[in-house]
Amino acid sequence: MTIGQLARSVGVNVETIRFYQRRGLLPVPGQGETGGMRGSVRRYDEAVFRRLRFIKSAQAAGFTLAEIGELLELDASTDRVRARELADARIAAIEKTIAELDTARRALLGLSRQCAADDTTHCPIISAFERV
Amino acid sequence: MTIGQLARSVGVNVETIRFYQRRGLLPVPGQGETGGMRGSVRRYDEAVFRRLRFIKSAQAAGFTLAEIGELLELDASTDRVRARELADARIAAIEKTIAELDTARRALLGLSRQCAADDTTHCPIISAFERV
DNA sequence: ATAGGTTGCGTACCATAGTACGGAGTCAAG
DNA sequence: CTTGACTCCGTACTATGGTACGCAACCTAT
Repeated sequence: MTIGQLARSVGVNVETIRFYQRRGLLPVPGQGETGGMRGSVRRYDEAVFRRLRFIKSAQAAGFTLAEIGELLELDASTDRVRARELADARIAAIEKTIAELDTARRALLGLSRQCAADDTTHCPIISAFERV
Repeated sequence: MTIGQLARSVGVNVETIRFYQRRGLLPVPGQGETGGMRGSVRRYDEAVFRRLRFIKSAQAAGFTLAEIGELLELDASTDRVRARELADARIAAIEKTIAELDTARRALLGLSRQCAADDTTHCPIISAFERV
């Protein structure tokens, strides 16, 4: 398929694919080996499609492009330890973020309820941040 | 206090204060009214200190600087409805983010466990993203 | 009075993850 | 065989939230 078809099939922008190519996350067909091109238009196969979906799902799990780059470099058969390290680090980071967000959520919820319940006093939301 | 003392007291960089001033989030002492300066060095009072802490705590609750700017513009006595709207929108956004993160966390946790438990197969972490 | 540590100010730069644009070339259909 | 859509490529720009840098002026302690 062409770059446009690949982009549509995964639901990303053509420019995003080119961006990933520049970042070294996706191969550029016809660089080095022969084939991968028809005339001067590059053709993308299943492998690139899967790699692009890999990137998108890893990204959905919160990995940065740099981390995804490292995951992609890993040899699936030998670098399991490192893959697990990356996954575990990600899990820890996610848990930390969730805890922080939950604290903020509780605080805001309390303020919003207070604000709704009693409009005789100074707005608790505005004053809360002022005196924390 | 001077800008450096203010920065240290809140735990931010001097440059960050200047950045907030440029963004209109913090006042620049001695702009317009008289006073607020000693010689040509600007002096910061309690009000600025509290405003800066407001920014930092609202930020910790996930508000963007643009939203914080709006909160700061609100008149505490009359704009309670808008303040509550902002807070409620933030709560909803936080809940959505938490749900997404939790999904990712569960998925990664399962993969990591699988990877640790069985090293005879292809690394589940690497292959997971490949076939999602 | 002079050295060293701020300030003030403007401008430039950083990371992250893309998006947009312009021009030339190419491909498929009518 | 021309038209219109798509591709290639490089460069530039976007948003977000800051950091860094350099120079002049200033302020404080010795």
